[in-house]
Amino acid sequence: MTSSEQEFLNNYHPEDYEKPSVAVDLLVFTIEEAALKLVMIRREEMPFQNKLALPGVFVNIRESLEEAAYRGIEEETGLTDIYLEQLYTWGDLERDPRMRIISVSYMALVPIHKIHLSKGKRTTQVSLYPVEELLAEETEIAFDHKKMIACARERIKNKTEYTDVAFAFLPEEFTLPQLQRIYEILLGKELYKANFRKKIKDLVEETEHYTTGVSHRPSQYYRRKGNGEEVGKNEQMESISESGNR
Amino acid sequence: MTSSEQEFLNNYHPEDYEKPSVAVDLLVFTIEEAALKLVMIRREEMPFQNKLALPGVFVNIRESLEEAAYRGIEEETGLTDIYLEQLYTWGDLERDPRMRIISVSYMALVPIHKIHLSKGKRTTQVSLYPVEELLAEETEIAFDHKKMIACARERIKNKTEYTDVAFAFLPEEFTLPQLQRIYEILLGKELYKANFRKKIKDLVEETEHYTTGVSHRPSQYYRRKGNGEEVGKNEQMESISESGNR
DNA sequence: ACAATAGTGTCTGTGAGACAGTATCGA
DNA sequence: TCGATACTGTCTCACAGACACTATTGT
Repeated sequence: MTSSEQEFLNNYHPEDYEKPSVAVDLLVFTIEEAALKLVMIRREEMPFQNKLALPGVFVNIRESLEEAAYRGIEEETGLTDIYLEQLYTWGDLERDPRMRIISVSYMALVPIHKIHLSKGKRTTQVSLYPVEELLAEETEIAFDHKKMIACARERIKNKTEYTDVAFAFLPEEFTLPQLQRIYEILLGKELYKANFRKKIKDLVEETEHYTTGVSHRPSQYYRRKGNGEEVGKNEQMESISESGNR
Repeated sequence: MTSSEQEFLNNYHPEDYEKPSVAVDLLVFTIEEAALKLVMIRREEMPFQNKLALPGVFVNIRESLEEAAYRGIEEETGLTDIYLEQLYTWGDLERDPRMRIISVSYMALVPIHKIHLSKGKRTTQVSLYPVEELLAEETEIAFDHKKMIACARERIKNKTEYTDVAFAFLPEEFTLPQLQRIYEILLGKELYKANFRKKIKDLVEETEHYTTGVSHRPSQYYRRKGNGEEVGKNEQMESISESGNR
């Protein structure tokens, strides 16, 4: 802050100035039926009435951005304890026709078995939609949320290549074919079994369990190898360095 | 936004609620004397009096975040037309002891020959400091700005590995030893000449010029090969996907 | 036996890393 | 000629990609 801002601040009374509102918009991703899906709500009011939009909440003066994001996700979906990551902050003037809102987008990655949309406190229509559909040319999405979705989709793809994010979509124990399917969906391309296994072999460890009742060779269950930190807890500013489109 | 937020919004009058203030904090990087340096100001007021801080401005209700960032950078340093990228948004409650401020950090990468700190409109003490020093354990920095610096430093390192950001620190024409030096400073390690050249050969094209007056073999000047878009213009949400710590 | 999926062995090409060698200037 | 830096050729090793092969279940 410059010294003139400093002076400004010393005589500063919030009431005197018009401030933008600050919100968080939430991108809760999961994988269901071999598709990457997103929690969306159907808007009931103008503007963008009946259009799909991302869930979001305003940031309370007494909560951090991350707290607001967790609160919003719990209110909409009942989820707690999940992988959460800040993505980008959207501040264009015309993002919302009613008023100036600056919105910080957060992305959550959740295994489908943890999602019970009915558990949210809200009565709004909340459901899962395939990201592919949401991004389609002809699909209309409220506000600048389509851009947010495109942005998050890209980010997931990139992070899949150099981190463990894929595990966030699976339960504790999983088979390698399951894991590979997750990677394929996130990357949008098929992988070779043998090569895939070589690549991730250090990230997982065997269990004693096998799939049963399948009419072919059963598959062994694995779990993540305890390489220190878990996927599922936010790490500060993690989005940053990293990240970047290639 | 949920329908209940929708209702909320319909009865919403800004005066009724306390909103956080929104600012942008600016990380203007350059390379000088074989060191990565940052434009910092010396605070003249409490809190953090006499401590170093990042330059920053409040976001006006009628300007976008990016516009605010460009405005701030021009006011402090006189720079215009530069590489700019959003990094992260900091929203903890206690970031500023005086009031709730949410701050969006932006990073600019500038060749040293373009920087003339005197050209800023502000009278504040503005100068360049080596990032190494700023990040040192014993250096005190105002607010949470040290975290911002650490974060940006990491991001630059990562982006250097898979993008062209290094070019942002150089003039139009440059020699390959110069370019290599930039990479070495950004990555924090020495590189092998031959390997480096193999890696970047597709990114550059020769010019006719050579260095002169050096008491050893002269070095040929190169320029960036016109691979479409330039480094120096912001690309939307570029920070996101990619990015990420490894 | 066969369909179906799980899981493994191995060849090949590419590219990073390491190092040794040659080139061209001023003094 | 020498010191200094620019620039190039090439070996090695690790790893991604591609493909062929073996293994184990239910019917």
